[in-house]
Amino acid sequence: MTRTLTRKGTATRQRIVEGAAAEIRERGVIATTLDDVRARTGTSKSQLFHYFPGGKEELLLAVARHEADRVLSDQQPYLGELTSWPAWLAWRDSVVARYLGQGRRCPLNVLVSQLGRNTPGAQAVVSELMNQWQAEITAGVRHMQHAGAIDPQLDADRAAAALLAGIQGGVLLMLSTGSVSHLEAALDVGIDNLRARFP
Amino acid sequence: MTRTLTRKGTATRQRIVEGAAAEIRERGVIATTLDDVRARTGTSKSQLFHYFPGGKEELLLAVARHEADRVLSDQQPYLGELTSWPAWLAWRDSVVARYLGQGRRCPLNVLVSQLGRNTPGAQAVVSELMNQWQAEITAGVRHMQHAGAIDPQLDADRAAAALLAGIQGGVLLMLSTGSVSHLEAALDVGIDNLRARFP
DNA sequence: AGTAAAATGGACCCGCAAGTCCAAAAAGGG
DNA sequence: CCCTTTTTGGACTTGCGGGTCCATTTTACT
Repeated sequence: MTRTLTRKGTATRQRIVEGAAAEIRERGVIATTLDDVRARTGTSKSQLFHYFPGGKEELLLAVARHEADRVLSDQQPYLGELTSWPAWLAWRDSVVARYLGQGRRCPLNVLVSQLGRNTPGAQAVVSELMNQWQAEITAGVRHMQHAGAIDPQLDADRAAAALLAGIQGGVLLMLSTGSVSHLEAALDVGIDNLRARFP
Repeated sequence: MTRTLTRKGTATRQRIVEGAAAEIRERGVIATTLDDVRARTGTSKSQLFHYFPGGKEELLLAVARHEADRVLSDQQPYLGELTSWPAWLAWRDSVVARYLGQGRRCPLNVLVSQLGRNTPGAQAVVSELMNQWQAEITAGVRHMQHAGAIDPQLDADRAAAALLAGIQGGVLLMLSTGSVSHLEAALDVGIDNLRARFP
């Protein structure tokens, strides 16, 4: 299990994942073949299977993990500091900006629906991401509750779940419509309603 | 363009679409081949291409349309009659029940991400569906406003957009987590907040 | 330096599934 | 009842892309 990778090896592996991620962003999962990845990253077929013995499946999973990491890190430091209403708005803007910049491609969504949601690996990646995401929002809500800015009666976790769902749906709708208006509506209405809930 | 179909022809075409839809629900888009459809529907290869000259792409699009139709009709009559709070809750329940019953497969989501969101056909199907869906929710909000149950100041369309986003996200999360809790949270929080917004 | 392990190149295989083709059987229409 | 159009059957082609293999080079370690 502990396959040893040399420095060069890890670099190559990294290059493959990043190249595959880029390729997938540009052309979609379905259109991306191992040969495309090979060409782009200047590697050979045997290298792909050397670093990803599970073949395409394993590579896609690695790319999914890579993309999932970016989702949260792109929202920092705002997501980790939801301690005032201006901070919430700054976070809101960073989310909108992120997806606006990303355009019509949500690599993660496509990757996961390609891998099949049933595969335990893909599921784990998404669940992990969503759990962390929701936990950070919940922490923000709790903080505001302690600060007396939100009704302490409110179920923070449920509110966070609803907000997260709104964000996800907003992104999904953006993928089809090309507009971030639903995402903005979900964030704005969600945050507005939190603000309205003070004692 | 106006290829004439006899009665038998339209029946066969219909059978193909429905068989393909069923196959896709059971096994997913990627795993479904034209040969599977052919076998299931008791047709021949030439028939598939006779009725769908554009090949698989055209067939998938027809299936997507078919599924999109069901999404809204499954919510009726509730969605069309959001005229009282009990009616809203009945609708909420019907949505949850629909997706709970559907399980981890969202044929439409997968179909669309398979077809590629860029293809104008797929995009049109989804946009059309979402527009109608949102319009019906908006109508419900407006009705409640006229009835004095919701603050007339509220932007009905924006509220509907946010609620729709929450639903979409809830469904998306269900596909990964297997649980409808996010969908329920989105609906409950969304509706609660509408109720809280009275004069 | 020498050896074992890891990294690389690239030719090759192979199965699958989309799509083609032609010929035969039903439908329709006057 | 005949001629045209539609419908059907199913064999065949084809290309693509994932995966295998082995020979060669490079790296790491003592």
